Amino acid sequence: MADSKTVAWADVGEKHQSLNDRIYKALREAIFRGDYKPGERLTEPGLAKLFGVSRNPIREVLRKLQSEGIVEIPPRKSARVAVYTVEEIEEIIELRAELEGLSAQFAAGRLTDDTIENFQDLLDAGNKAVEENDIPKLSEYNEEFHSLLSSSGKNRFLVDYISILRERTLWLFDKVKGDRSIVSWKEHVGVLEAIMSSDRKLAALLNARHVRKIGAEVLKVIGEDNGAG
Amino acid sequence: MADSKTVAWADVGEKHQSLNDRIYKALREAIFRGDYKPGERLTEPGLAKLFGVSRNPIREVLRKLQSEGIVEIPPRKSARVAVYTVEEIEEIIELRAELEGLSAQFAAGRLTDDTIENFQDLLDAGNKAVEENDIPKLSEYNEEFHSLLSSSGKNRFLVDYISILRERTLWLFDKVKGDRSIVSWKEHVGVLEAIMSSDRKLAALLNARHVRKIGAEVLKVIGEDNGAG
DNA sequence: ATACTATAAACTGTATACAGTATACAGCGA
DNA sequence: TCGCTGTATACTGTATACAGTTTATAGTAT
Repeated sequence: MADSKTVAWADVGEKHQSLNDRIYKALREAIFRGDYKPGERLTEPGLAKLFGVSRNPIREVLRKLQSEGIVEIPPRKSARVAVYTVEEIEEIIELRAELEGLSAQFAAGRLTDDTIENFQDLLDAGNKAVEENDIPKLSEYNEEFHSLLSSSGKNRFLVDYISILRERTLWLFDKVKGDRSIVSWKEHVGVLEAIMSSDRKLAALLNARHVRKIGAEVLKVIGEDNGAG
Repeated sequence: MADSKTVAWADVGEKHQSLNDRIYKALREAIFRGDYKPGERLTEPGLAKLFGVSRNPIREVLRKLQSEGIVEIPPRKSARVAVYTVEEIEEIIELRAELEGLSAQFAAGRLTDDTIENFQDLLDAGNKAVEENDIPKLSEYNEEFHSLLSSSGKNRFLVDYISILRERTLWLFDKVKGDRSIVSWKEHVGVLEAIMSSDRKLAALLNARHVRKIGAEVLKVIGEDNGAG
């Protein structure tokens, strides 16, 4: 029992979040939520005052966000929320599609009993949600599909990079996600079936195509936005 | 003339390197050179004294290196040169192979006159170096192959990530690079020919296989190192 | 010798300070 | 009205300071 306590408390220190961590999460969230628009200035004193801390933690957070492509920091100038051109968005989508395809390919080639069980559970739950037309739940399962798939590929560098690319485009993909939950789920089912029958190439193709499809819709919406504005 | 002057000087400011930049490059070089071994502590005051600056620029450099996977920074503890397990190295190599393959595939599908000319020049120069048995020059061309190929894929996110993965494994791949310059070049020629005949799939396969081959040799050397140590 | 403890030294996280650089704005001339 | 210039303000890059935590050292008990 003393032991279990020790274990339970062992990572209190590890898990302690520095100001840095908390500000990082809060600011990232705020940007994704749209509180700060692309191109908007993010000054260190401004954020420091907002969060009630000194400039140092803010600086580090901004640099971290820079390394993830979420903000841009020109030399000696204020950080800005990253601005993407349509071409860049196309490139991200193209790459995401290939990487997610790769991820499915890896997953199909590395099935373990655990993974299969997880996939099967997800399949059942998702299908049930479709029957019940429970869209919020389905959205959740759609999210889970991506993270489960990604981790089933058993390549942590691929996982890391996909998650960075996904975050970079979260605000974009959110634009169409809600509308196509059911369509997305059906595509996910196809990918899962390919994976579970160990068909690596098919899994790769289907998953890549799935991302490309959403991407195309995103680009369409962006085009309309620009046309309308 | 006044105009050309203006243009020439326009980016003096842009190019001015902060302490940050210079320390970043110097430290990264030092780590790659092996001045700091994997697992070695990198304390802020120590580096600050070494470079003759305060801790702030050092901190930022260390965080940047962390984001590239070159150092690890546990909370409230000193930064250390990143330590990779064999499994992680295998995963990096696996991913690099796929991404370099993807890069070749993109390049083969996006040939422009400029690109073709660059590739042809590189081919001629490299082949000449082989004839003359000029190994140093050939090594140079081998390097150029990778960067030229990467940029010909016309996806800057792929370029960025490949370059990060390459840097992460530079110290490893250097172990075998010298010995196989000529073999590497021959493999590069195969890839280039596939690209220039727009054979996307072949280009992808050959380039991925090329990286995997080097990777296998790297892993062999590592295995021997561990066995001998 | 080896493990444990107390203490000292070193280090990180955060705050504050200041010089030099960029930005915003008011006043001026066309 | 528009563009320029000068000046004030705000901001970044870097240095220094200090509290609290980690690491190294020396001493003690076994």
